[in-house]
Amino acid sequence: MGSYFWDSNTSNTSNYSGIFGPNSGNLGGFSGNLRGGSVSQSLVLDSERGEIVKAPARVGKKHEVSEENIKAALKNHSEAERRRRERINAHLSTLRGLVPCTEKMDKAALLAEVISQVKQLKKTTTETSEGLLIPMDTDEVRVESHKDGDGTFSFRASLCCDYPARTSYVFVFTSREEMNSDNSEECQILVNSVHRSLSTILDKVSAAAEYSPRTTLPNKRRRISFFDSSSSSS
Amino acid sequence: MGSYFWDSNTSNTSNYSGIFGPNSGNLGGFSGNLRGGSVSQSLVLDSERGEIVKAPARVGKKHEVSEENIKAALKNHSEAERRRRERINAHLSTLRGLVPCTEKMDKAALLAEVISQVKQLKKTTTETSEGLLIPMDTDEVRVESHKDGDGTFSFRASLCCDYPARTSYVFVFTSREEMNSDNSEECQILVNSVHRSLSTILDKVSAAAEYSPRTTLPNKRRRISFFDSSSSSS
DNA sequence: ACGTACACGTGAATC
DNA sequence: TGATTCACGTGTACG
Repeated sequence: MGSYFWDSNTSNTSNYSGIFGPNSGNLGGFSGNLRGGSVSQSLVLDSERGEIVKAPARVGKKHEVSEENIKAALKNHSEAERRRRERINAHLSTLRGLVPCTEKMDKAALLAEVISQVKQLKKTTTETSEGLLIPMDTDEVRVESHKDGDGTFSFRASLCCDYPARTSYVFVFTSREEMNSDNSEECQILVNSVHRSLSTILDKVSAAAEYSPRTTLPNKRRRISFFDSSSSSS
Repeated sequence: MGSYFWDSNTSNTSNYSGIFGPNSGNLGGFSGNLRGGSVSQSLVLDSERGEIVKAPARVGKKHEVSEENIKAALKNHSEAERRRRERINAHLSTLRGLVPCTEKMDKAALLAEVISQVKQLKKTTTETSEGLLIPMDTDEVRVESHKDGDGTFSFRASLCCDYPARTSYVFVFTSREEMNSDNSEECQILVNSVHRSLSTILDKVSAAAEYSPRTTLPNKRRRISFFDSSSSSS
């Protein structure tokens, strides 16, 4: 069951003619030629004898060339179909190597496990570091700094994106000790650097989400506006 | 090509008997009964006449019951096979809905896209939000500040938790302008406040992950140690 | 006209 | 032993 390419005798069809017998004549599938329609009617199967005879349509001159063409086309057809199956099974085998604990599963169970894996992987990627969810009305990076009442100092860096699900991440940094009030320019420097860093991170996350599949969101508003939000400092 | 369940006439096989003709008699596949082996030898095909005749083995009393059994088994077999195909195709359709831009792909291309998606999803989950992946051996919050070579100042706040999958989140804040070098105590204040804030956030995330389902991790090492890591400043 | 993709029914194998 | 899975060759539709 395990090996999908049985003994790698898939190079040609010579062995299968041996399986069904070289003269079993099971081109019987061609008897499915119902109502004798548009099948170029060169060969038909006499349903009482099971033999392939010439079609009574044409008295024409291409008799055995038609039969050889039929057999060649049939051989090409079966070989192409075998290649198609091999392609699909190779991908299935790759998926078996990719998803754990699927080595002994059949095809359907393997695919079920694959879709389960994809769903869970997507969930864990979208809920990455499940940030505090505070809805806002615009995409923005905002960094504010202000003095608290007791003389301590605090930053509030908020990052709002519309993917996934319009999530806001808010970081609040509060100093435990009070600062002298005459270094507002250094505070502004820190505010600007934090704003720039968060914008860069948001840029990368958005670029990564660009290749993420649609969940339930429409196509609009996928990109995020950078550097156009206020980095106000009170 | 698009609809995989053609016209949802897959409830039974009555229509297909119509397709191949009700009396086309294409049980010819049974002629593949090579060497008359262990196939319960009730029916064989005369290879010269292409007719199904009784097996010469038993003179016994189960003649037409054997033939009906054969036909019933064959019908059950084909129906079971059809159900198997439907199951597989249903999973494939689910995967089509799960992976974007695969609506018009054939099976092989769809599977190739699925394995590509799984690979990328796994990569992005392990490298969570492409935060620089720095494996650590303990859960910790670490905040470091140091001067760069050009006189600018940068913070490096790293947050390592064991859920999910021992991920490290690293934030690097870099100031664009240089600072005078005599305010190291204010830098220390900022470092401490950032460390405290990240520890608080990690606490909340951990509490939220408490109710999140386990993926493949054992139960050990779910809580995170706070305030015991170094907040060093160079 | 020819290749490609899919569903189908079948024989063999496994449990 | 009956049920289930798989590879196979084939018919059919489409570009």
